[in-house]
Amino acid sequence: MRISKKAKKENRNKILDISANLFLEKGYQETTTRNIAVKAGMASGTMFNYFPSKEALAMTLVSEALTKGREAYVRRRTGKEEFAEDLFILITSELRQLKPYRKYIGPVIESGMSLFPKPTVSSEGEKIRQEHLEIVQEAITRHGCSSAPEFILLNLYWSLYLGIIAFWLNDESRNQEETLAFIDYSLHLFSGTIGDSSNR
Amino acid sequence: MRISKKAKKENRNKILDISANLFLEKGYQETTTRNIAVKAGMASGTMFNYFPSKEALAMTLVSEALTKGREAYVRRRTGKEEFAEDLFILITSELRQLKPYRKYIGPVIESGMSLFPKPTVSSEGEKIRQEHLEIVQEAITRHGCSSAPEFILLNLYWSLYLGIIAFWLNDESRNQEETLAFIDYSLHLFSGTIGDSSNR
DNA sequence: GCTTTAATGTGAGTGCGCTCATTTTTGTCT
DNA sequence: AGACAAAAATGAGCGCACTCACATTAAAGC
Repeated sequence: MRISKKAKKENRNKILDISANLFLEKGYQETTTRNIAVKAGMASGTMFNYFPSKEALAMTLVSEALTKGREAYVRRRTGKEEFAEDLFILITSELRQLKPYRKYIGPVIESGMSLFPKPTVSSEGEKIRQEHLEIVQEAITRHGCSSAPEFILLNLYWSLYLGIIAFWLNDESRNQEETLAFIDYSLHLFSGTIGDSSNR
Repeated sequence: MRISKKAKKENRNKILDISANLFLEKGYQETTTRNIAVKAGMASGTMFNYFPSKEALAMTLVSEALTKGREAYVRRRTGKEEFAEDLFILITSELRQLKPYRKYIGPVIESGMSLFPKPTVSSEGEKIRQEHLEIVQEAITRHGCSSAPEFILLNLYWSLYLGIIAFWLNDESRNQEETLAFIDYSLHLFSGTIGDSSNR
């Protein structure tokens, strides 16, 4: 039966759900893969049939949230924004979706979306990076031409982007309002490197 | 005897030396703390009397190199540079000192100097951050006034700084020459936020 | 020298993420 | 239903960084 086959694969969602709850309760580091297994009623090795590592499991949560954020961005944008405004919508849309995980997700993002690529290829993180940068690249070509090789530009952007996420994670102001200023500032700075006529 | 006491403490340097060699040979992750202990002729727990963790041990190497780099910077600068040029000298001086460790140091810097601060306080990394940012802060106040709160500015800078280091680590061009362009680009971007009259 | 006290070294033990040979379950074909 | 192969679950075991109760050594007081 095909139905049962797919029903089985929703074990995967169960694992994701339970993990998200445990991470939120106890934190990422403090939650062991055995904790997850026990709460899910499975053997300690089973979750590794679904996810190659604890980090990949957590990155799946991040990835799904970011994807939802990007979808919201596509719905929300009018296509007439200036450069910085466009990316501002993208990033805030992503952060809104990430919010439920904000408490514990720092170490996951740090190693999963890192500036410092590992030999241990975290393919989920690479996917996230590519999908996000693709949008940025589009935005760059849509507005004016760049003053530097795209390669350099995107590296620079990724630094700023991770900096924004890090800022947001630590931002204890109400609803992380200070982050908005930080995003705005970062993006206007960045848009200064693009040949866009209207920045600020 | 006080002498012997100090002689003992130079066990510490022995550990650092041996570690640096092993890391270079086999990589950071692949070198186990037991490897280090064996090669140093000590018990497996002894190095933890000198360093709180394997990461802290490696961060000590980084920290010493960066300090040497900053010293070289102080010697090298004339005090008449414009803003971006000044920081350019600082960063290249640091990277020159870091070069011997370039092969394996990525994961250490990633977690030790991370944008994403841990509850597990990596005090060595915090020290590095503060010492570096102090110089940057000085440079900012020396040249023109900032257009944003210093807090935001320094966060932004740290993102760019880590981005530069990450770029450098992956730069396979001869003598990492491309990194120079990247630094230049990053810093001119950043100096756009400062009220400096002459940028580029 | 001899004893005392503090500093340092020791290595079996712990819990972690993860592996993998084996067992159990599932879906298909007669 | 029963036989069979493919898929999934299992949990003992591994190597890791790190801990800690104890052994060893060194410095100081007598």
